[in-house]
Amino acid sequence: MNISVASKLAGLPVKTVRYYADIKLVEAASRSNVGYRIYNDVTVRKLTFIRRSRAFGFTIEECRSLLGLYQDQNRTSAEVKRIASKRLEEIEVKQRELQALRDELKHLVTTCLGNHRPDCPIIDYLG
Amino acid sequence: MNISVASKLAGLPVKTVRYYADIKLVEAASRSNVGYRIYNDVTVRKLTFIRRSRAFGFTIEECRSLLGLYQDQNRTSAEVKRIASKRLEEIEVKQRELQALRDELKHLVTTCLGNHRPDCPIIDYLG
DNA sequence: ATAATCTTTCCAGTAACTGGAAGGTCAAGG
DNA sequence: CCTTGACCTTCCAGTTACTGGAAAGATTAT
Repeated sequence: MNISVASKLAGLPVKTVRYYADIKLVEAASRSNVGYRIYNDVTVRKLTFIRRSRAFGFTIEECRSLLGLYQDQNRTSAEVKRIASKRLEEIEVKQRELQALRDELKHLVTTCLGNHRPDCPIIDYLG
Repeated sequence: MNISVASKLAGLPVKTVRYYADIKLVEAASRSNVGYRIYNDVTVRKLTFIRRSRAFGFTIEECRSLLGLYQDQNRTSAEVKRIASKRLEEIEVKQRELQALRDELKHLVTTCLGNHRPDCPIIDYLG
């Protein structure tokens, strides 16, 4: 199957699939005699795996590691858990940051009258 | 005052202050006769304003608009509130996304035994 | 045959910096 | 007066993960 079919099956843009091939994350199974990338169900599964991993916010390099583990029969779940826990911690840190930010901004926005006059607690806070 | 003093007062790296000058966000008050950027308290206040705005996650272009309003005696608080509300909404969207992500990942990480065996619910989920 | 829709590679741009190189300037110490 | 070290300048490149577009070849449908 050529790249457009594979990209639809994996749920990724063609450009992205080509990009993943360029960075040697998921390479095409082979090339046709005129140079078209040819994918099969194995490579499509890898692409899908990457799409789902990316949706969790894993970086490309983390995806590379996870894909390696995915294909490694000798992997340990401890190694997978380590990577996922790291990501979980990052998410939780980001959540705390966002919560503090939201509370502060929400307060300012609520306090701002939003009228035609220049007086503004948001500007006062920033300046 | 030269760039290193100004950057310390504003709480920004020298590189960043120079970058802000390059993109015409906050330009130096003047240049010395040999070409050194010279800042004064007005420009330092602008830099500080930008630092605080960036800390709220406003983009550079939003910061540019906010700075314009900051300096505009004829601004309306409605315009400021509009920009801040937009950012607030973005933050809340991101929070909801992160919450869903965290719950799912947390569940997987909790379920994963994290031992020496290859069986892993995280990999199963992604693959 | 021809038009539309593929495919390829390569180059450039995004956001907001950050690092580093090459070279000029300045203040202090010997 | 000279040197040393800490400044300053500009310019170029790299970061992340793509995305858009151009030029050119291949395939498919009519």
